[in-house]
Amino acid sequence: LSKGVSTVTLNPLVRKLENTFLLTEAEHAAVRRVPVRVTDLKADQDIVREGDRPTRSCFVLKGITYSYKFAAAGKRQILSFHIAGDAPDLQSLHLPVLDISIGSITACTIGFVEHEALHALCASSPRIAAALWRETLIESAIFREWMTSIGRRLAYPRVAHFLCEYYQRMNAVGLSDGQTMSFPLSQEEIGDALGLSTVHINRVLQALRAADAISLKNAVLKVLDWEKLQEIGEFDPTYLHLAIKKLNGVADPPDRAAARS
Amino acid sequence: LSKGVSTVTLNPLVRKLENTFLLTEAEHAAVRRVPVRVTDLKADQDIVREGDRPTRSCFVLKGITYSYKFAAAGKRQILSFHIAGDAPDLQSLHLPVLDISIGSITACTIGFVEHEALHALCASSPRIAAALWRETLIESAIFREWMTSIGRRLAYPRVAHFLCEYYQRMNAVGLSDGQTMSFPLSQEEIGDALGLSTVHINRVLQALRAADAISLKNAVLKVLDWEKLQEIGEFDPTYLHLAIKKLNGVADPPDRAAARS
DNA sequence: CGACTCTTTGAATTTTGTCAAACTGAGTGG
DNA sequence: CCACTCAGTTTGACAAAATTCAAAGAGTCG
Repeated sequence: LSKGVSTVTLNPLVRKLENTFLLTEAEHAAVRRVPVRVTDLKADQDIVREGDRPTRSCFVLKGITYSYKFAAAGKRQILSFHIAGDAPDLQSLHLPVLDISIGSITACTIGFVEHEALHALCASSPRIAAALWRETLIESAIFREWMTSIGRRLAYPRVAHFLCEYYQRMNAVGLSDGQTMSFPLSQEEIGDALGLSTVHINRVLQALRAADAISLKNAVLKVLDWEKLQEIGEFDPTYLHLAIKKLNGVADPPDRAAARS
Repeated sequence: LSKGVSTVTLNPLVRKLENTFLLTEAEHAAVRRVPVRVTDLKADQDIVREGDRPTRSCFVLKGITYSYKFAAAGKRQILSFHIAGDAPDLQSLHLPVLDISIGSITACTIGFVEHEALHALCASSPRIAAALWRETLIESAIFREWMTSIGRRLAYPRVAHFLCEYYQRMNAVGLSDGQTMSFPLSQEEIGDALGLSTVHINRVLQALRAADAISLKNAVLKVLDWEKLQEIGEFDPTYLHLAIKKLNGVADPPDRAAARS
């Protein structure tokens, strides 16, 4: 575990916040002034645990983390995966007791920021406060879509839908070349995220490969037929609330144009 | 549809916000100053729909509403039920396009507040802003628990868990006498919320009645054996982030005590 | 009463899970 | 460099959970 304090490490987060509107110079400066403790983690390590009362929040700078809970009988439900720019436990800023555990899937670089500093940042800039609030609301929208998937989609569209979401999110932060991307999740982890058994995930993935929709090998996912994958997965990306710009080159949303003038 | 503008109608919301900390006189005044358009709705009516771009948020003052989405094949997933004090679409304050529809289960009284007024309220009082943010975070925590239920619990504990949550939430806002409460949800609605078929809900409810855990008839739910129901439902209320005081008469949480002195 | 929605019941079917074992590929230590 | 380990993937056979379909009963409201 190497640790250090840096002032320019929240760049992935800043880039993400600016999906909504450009930050002013002053706001940039305020974010840069926030003390961040950067930590490298190995794969498969817990960062925080259910029941903890953290005094800081973490930001994923590199790698993939996930949040999870256990139901009785030791069955694990994975609630989300986090990639660069995500803030897996921002909630702890306002909810003292954590209701989830967070761990690393891959080796990760995590930035820790004290709640105190985040509260001060929010007080100093209502727009940053709104942007952070907004991030938690998008996470919430993703939960809703997962609930719909787990509750009302059969295994085949369910897995396809998940892969669509993964692809879109990786794309949005520049971690995909438009077709190929790192996919370090085991079939057990996919199953625990989608409420399915490992064996069934295996069979469904084979079906998706047989349909020439994807290839997935050695932790590398290729989206071979994006149209088909979306169709199988009944996928409509509205719920991700991504900046339109990133997806199809359409003009800036109003907020962004306003921030410029 | 009767409509009107009132200044003291957000009381159920205020009572709920004060679960965390007492509002100051000035904050009370600020909330009282917010223009609220009060509307009565019949049962089974949509309030807003997926894809809408609302300019106001709604607050449930009386009755029960629910939010939902459709998966392909016309299958509906219910994502949450809202009771007095809940704000079903606060998210629209920061996410322009709604990713859910919201409708009434029973006849309802709804208070509508323009986003503009809410933004102003948040700007005027960071504590109120935090309290509203917190409400959306609690909703998020409930989503997580539902995901766990739908993904990893069998039907029997799943339904029991849901009833536990319902009981706790009704209790927390004084809509239960500790055992009996209104329960106007149809078995189809329960099924759509828990990712189960109506027929299966029916059979599970019979099992819960046979276990003498509950009685449920004519839209009245009685919790006959709370200990047993919790056990069957693998229920741990932490995720609801309720004020302790409401649950077992323990001393005030620190925030509340602090706000007094 | 009659229309309607909601609940209940039974039987057959589908989807998914469980168990157990074989296979694969990437390290690891002798 | 080669067995060896170990985690992850794949396969097959069987079992369990839940769905679907169809129809009958109950309760409610005009």
